[in-house]
Amino acid sequence: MTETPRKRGRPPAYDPDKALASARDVFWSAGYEASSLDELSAAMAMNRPSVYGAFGDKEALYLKTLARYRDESVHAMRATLDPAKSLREGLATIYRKSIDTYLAGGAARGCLLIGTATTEAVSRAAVRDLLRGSLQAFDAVIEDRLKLAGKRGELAPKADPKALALIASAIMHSLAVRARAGEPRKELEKLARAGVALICG
Amino acid sequence: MTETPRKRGRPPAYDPDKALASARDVFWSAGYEASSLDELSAAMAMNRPSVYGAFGDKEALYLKTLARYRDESVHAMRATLDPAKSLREGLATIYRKSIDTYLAGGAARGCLLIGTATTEAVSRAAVRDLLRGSLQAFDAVIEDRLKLAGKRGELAPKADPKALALIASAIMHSLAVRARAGEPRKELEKLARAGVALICG
DNA sequence: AGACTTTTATTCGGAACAGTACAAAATGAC
DNA sequence: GTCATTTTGTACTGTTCCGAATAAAAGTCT
Repeated sequence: MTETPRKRGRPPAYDPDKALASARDVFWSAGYEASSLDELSAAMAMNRPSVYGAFGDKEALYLKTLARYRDESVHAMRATLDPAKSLREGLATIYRKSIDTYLAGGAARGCLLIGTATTEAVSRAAVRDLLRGSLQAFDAVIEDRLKLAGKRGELAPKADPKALALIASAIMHSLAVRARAGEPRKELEKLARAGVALICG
Repeated sequence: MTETPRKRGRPPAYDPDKALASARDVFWSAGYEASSLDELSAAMAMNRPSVYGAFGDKEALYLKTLARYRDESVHAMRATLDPAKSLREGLATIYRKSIDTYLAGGAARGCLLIGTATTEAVSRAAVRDLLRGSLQAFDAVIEDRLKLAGKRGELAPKADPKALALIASAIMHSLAVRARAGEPRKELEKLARAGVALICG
């Protein structure tokens, strides 16, 4: 690897990755508007000026947390939909993992993007574009796997993989909304089962 | 009707229904946190103290707009799913009307509940309960119609009406999220068509 | 050792915010 | 006409907010 070039001035006292993860958690619970920079900087173990220096203003910080969340989620989803496993197993696992994430911790937070970025999407074009792009990225991962399933005969002969991919995504969106609305795990699992059954025939 | 009892003091200068509708529009675009009482009272054509007197504090006002939106939406949905029309027609009309509402005006606002209340649901129990109750109310309307469809033979023989109702609701949720994310009408219509086709066989 | 560079920590300023107090205005009751 | 009652409109209070300005601290480079 490249040996450490060891920068010039005083070394940062914070871990950028951990700081971003902490900021993400604050946004995830409270949403964008209700998250103050005081709360954020406290959670990130950074002073306010350091936050500005490292991530920019509040909206830039929010966008960075959203982008990282999107990247990690897309990556995890693609890995879970591994073509080596059956579509039924992959889809069921995706839904199970999502429910676990959406209900993690004390308060059910749902999905960071659907649960918080949706509100800001109307007034903030940058958030709207990132949100739309993220939804499309998730759609693409699912559609790829369903097209493969179509070729392999994992779907009903008359089924349209692209249409089924939209349904599969819709179920994810509904899980995210319902989790944040406080629906119990049992209800979410019912929806997930109904989705897997319908899509995998 | 009851003749006007004409109350004692100075008559109010505002129309409570119109004021609530105006408040709803402000919340719908900006969300709860970003809507200031200055903006709200200006849109409602009321002074701030009058708003407090008539509707209580900001959260009470928000809850009132949500409750009215829920009631109107549930009523409209039930009327559209008229058993005199076919399930296919009713469902397609629901989705079409929803898309129209979600894209109305210049900026695509999606659904008031899913687009704004979802964010507040984690930190505000009253909002969370109202949101969950609203989702269940929508579910119930759809489930009633699908159960009827099952008895009438409008569904595939092996189909589970309750499971299909969850899918039909999920498609509504996805439409709401995608509209607010800025997806074009064509994409939303694709999802709606896929849903109707899948549910009505 | 001393100059330079970058981050940290404290502090400040100006704006916006939610909610309230109080007097003026507009009505009904008598 | 006068009093009681309710709403209106203005002004105020204390807090919170975002962002920046400033100086001390902790390193590297020459």
